[in-house]
Amino acid sequence: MDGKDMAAMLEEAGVEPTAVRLAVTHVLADGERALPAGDILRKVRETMPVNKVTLYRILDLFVRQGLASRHSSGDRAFRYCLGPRFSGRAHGHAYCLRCGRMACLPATRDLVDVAALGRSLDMDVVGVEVRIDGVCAACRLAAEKGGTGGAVEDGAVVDDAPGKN
Amino acid sequence: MDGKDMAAMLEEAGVEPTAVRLAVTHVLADGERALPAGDILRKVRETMPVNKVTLYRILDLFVRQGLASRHSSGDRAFRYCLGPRFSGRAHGHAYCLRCGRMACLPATRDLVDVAALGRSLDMDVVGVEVRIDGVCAACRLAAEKGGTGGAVEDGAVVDDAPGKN
DNA sequence: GGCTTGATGCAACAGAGTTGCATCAAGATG
DNA sequence: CATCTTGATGCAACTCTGTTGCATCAAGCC
Repeated sequence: MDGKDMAAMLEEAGVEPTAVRLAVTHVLADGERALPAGDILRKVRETMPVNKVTLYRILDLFVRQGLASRHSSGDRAFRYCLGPRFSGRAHGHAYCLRCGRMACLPATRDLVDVAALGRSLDMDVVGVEVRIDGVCAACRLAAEKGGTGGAVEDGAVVDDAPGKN
Repeated sequence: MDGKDMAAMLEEAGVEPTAVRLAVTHVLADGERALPAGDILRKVRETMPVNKVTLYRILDLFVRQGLASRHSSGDRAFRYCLGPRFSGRAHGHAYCLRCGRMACLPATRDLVDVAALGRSLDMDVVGVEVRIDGVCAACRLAAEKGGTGGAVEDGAVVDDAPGKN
């Protein structure tokens, strides 16, 4: 999907395709991982200055409009990835307890019988969150080679003012 | 399960059965819901004064020892319920987006094919988190009767010092 | 020009959970 | 008994993620 498609996609979702929003969309579309706001912020800032509040507002907007989906992990930060409007179907995630990376899995439907759930619960089901917790291959290898820290490599805290945003 | 059983259970798990820990266990065993630390704190304090740090430490300990399990929800607070050591099997949860209540469901095994997951992912699977998000029956009824707030009734912020803890 | 509207920035705040250090009680040891 | 250690708890201050309120700024409209 190129930039033009993305802009069209945003407009179709009723979202004005500003520069920052397009940059966020690019970051989200970049990998098959769900990213925490901090990572997204850092990546967008490689392109342009952005304020963290702006990012949070964009992410909220995207989630509301179905452009992104928000997922909880074992730690305290939500992860965001492209939502139903792009990916077509809801999907689960694999969360690595060591490095915190969260990979997107095939559609949830393969894992959970949502229809049966809706029937069995006295509840209006809006969504299903499926997360596999464990240790990813990279972290397992790192641990076997004697390291103790897992395969983390990102780091750096999400704070304000990377210059003047 | 009475108090004596609980004390024995804690000791068996290698946890000294202090008064506070027993109180926490009672609260967790009380319903078939997963509770946020704030609710647990409030309930324990109906019995005895406790500091929130103590509670968090007890919850961490319980999770490490398999006495409790920790689950993420749509909001930012983790929920805790009795863990594998008590309930025997991992289970999913139904989370109400309006009132924030999180009901425990039957065992996860009924919903997700964990074995297949372990095979298909290049990952050491430690656990599976399944959460159904939606609107519970109580909140649906409350909304139909014209209310807008859902069926919340708890409230009050989790802060320190309810007197001298 | 003057007005509104939506996107963004900035500062200050809020909630959940953590860390470091003090304290206190129960045993173990001399 | 005096002392020492150990584990559980309390308190204050902190971290991190995310929010809120208000200012600003550009684009479009009258």
